[in-house]
Amino acid sequence: MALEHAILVSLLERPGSGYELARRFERSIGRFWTATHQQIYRVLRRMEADGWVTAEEIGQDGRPDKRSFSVAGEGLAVLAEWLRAPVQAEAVRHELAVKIRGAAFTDDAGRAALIGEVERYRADHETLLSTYLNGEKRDFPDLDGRDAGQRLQHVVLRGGIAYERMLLDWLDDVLDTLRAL
Amino acid sequence: MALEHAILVSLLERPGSGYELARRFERSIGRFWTATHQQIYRVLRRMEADGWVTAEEIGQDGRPDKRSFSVAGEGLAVLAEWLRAPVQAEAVRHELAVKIRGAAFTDDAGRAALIGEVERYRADHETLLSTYLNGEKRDFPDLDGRDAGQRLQHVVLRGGIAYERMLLDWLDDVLDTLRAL
DNA sequence: TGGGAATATGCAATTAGTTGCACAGCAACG
DNA sequence: CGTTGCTGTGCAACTAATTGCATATTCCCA
Repeated sequence: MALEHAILVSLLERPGSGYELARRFERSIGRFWTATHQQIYRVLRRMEADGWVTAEEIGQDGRPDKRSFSVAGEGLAVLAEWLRAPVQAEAVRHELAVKIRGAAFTDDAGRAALIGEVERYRADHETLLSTYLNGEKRDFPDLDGRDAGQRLQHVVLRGGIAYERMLLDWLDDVLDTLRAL
Repeated sequence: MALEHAILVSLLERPGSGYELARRFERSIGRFWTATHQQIYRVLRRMEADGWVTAEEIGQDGRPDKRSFSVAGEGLAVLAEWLRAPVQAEAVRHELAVKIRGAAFTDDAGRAALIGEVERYRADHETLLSTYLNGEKRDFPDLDGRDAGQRLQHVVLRGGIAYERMLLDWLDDVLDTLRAL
């Protein structure tokens, strides 16, 4: 429904090929909107056919050629319209929360396994928080300054940081609760 | 991928019809795993065919009959296996974050509209936080006590509360940032 | 010169989920 | 007795997304 829009935003921040987009969707913007490279290529083709983006063949030394995409006027108009529309209620899918409630219906071994899983999950998110904090130091060193795009990317990153901190605290709560059962 | 599992957990907490499940998926467990009634009926049929759940016709006074589902032994085994498996990386789809980054590429009117949207979104989540807090007071009045299921449902709800609080703080940050552009 | 790794793009089959519609039972209200 | 509204179940068409596979270019290293 909105992969198109995420791609428009990413291409406006910096034009690039499908491959480059796929890499971004594993890193920066991908933290807030995930997609596989197959899905990205398919949507890009449709967007190009609809005139939202234009492609340019770029010959490269030392690596295969690529098709770099940029946002066309039509794409900018679509984005503006989408920005004005109400934020859709998000389809929440929080597997871990369901698993925790499911822990009431398994045995001790199952609960022990879940505790292990939560610990692993917690470690992953501790790493992710570090990544965010390093990225913040690297990309947004001065407190304000910069252009609008920088400040907006920064506030979104701050959201990611706040989320990860909240999550880590909650996971400690979860682990305490599971261990005390 | 895991709607089946969410249904199993919900039916173990309390057996019920497709309609009742659909209502729960708009409220309690639905905060962590959403689904429409059509999707629920379809999955229930498959789960019944696979022997994960069993149905019982229940005649009712003053309202239409219903088919109430309960988890069978096979379903319990499937759940136990799922609980032991690693937590899948979640497919994040945070539309608002993308819109905020997109705000760099629109005009003042577009940004003003987005500010209005963020305010509406914030109000909705303030309401949701109240709902959570009321639910907590109603369903989990004593600090510990109760059975494992109650304590696990409570810790998941605490996660929802922590999330909403974090979100509200962040939305204030977002509004400040958007207004200062 | 052969193999692995990164870059770069895509097809095909399938599954999951959404959207729109339909229809029946029953109650309450006017 | 007709309409509205909640309860209860479902079909059909479509879209979005996942999964598994395929393939070419180019570099680097053994």
